[in-house]
Amino acid sequence: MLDLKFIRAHPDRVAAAARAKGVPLEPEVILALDARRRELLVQTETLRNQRNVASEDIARRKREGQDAAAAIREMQRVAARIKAQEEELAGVERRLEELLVQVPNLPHPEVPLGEDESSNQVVRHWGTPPQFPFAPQAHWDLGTRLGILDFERAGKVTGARFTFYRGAGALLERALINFMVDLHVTEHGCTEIFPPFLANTASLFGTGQLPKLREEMFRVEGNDYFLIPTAEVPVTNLHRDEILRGEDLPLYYAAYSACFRAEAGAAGRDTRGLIRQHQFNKVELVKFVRPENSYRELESLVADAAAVLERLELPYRVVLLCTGDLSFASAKTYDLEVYLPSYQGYKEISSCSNFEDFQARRANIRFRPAGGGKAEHVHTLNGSGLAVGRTVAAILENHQQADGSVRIPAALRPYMRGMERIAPPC
RNA sequence: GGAGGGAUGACGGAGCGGUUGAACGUGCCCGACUCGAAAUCGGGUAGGCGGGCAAAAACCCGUCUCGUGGGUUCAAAUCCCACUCCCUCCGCCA
Repeated sequence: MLDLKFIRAHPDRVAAAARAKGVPLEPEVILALDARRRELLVQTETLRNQRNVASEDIARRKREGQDAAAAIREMQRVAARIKAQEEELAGVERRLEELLVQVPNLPHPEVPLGEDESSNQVVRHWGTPPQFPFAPQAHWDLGTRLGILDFERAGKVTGARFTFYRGAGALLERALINFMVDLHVTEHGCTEIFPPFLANTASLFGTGQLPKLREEMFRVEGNDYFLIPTAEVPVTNLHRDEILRGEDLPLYYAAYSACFRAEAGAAGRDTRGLIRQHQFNKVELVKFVRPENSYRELESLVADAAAVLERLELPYRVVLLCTGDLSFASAKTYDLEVYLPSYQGYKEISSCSNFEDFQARRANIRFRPAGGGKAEHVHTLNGSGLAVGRTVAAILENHQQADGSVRIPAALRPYMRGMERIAPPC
């Protein structure tokens, strides 16, 4: 959420930013409602003041044993007017709030202007895509032949876009989760969090999934719970409505969670394999930082996520998203894209964003500077470190061998009971 | 699921219709004492919104906020209703 005062002062910039993100927006409507609200507010407050002054007078008279009946009768009329004013004001505020929460965050000035991913900028590459002296298999074929992924039975038991992991496949998934969390905790200074996998509407509103992405989520019937689409939601909301101590910043968290996405509107995209599932595992990094450090923190967040790919010997590239590809809440986002032979190209495996104070304002997360002073909104960042299912796909495809086996990268072996390869059944 | 108790500022904790935006304590900040620190003493210390106000800050004024939402009343932290969350006991349960 943007500061209403900022919108008031720079409606043109807000409109331009929204346009760049592809969000239709009429700041004039917001400004008109805002003006009306202030007008009503002044009237209402004047009446309230009249009431408060009179109440004190009534209290004094009663204390002194004087008659207050006339004043009370007068105030009954004022009270009725206040009530009517307050109702009108509440209506205007409701409409204003409704529009305000739909205003997207402003892109950072360095973000390239563009409508879609074709305007994204490749920032750097790491590693080289493997050259196979044989016809490489896609991970869905490879995994099925190895007996470690079972898409068919998952379709029977649950439905499309679900998977059973089996044997070494299940172990690989679990090993990756532990490897990633350990790396972030022991080398990147994160505190490990294991969050709830359901969150309420206030939390989803705080991180910006609501109101816009309601259709993207699974809702639990009969209560106020949604399955989380990412651990970003519970972990960022950990500090909702809190004032943090300035000396405690920055806070770094690493959280494993399952993630659930309805993938409405993605019909026909990535229908095979692990790439686009309704349920997938992810290790998420979340940072709460001082505003002046947030862009430096974004760079180190990208480095932390990239470290996982490097240890797993997976070639990747870093992409700076253009305005049109930037999410609603983000000011600047780098995607990490891993090379996938089956796509003959790079596929997103991590998304690292700086939200500046956009989420902090929605979720009311502030800090008090050391030495006292006014509480300020923190800046929040998060990034995948990494999406686990896509990492499994990348390992299977990039480390596959001519005989149909898959080499386990050395860094992962301690988490796989020393296993060096996953071999096909005899 | 049944019975009861509770939710107040950064934190602990009073208040239970009318100078209570809120005693007291802790923490934090400023000052005094000290070579310096501790201890002690003095003072200060909520947030949102709006107006003065013109770009920001400071300041002044008003208003709202004592879990959330409604109600009663001239007036609500205080009374009533609903909801949420927490705690204790019983039952059930991984």
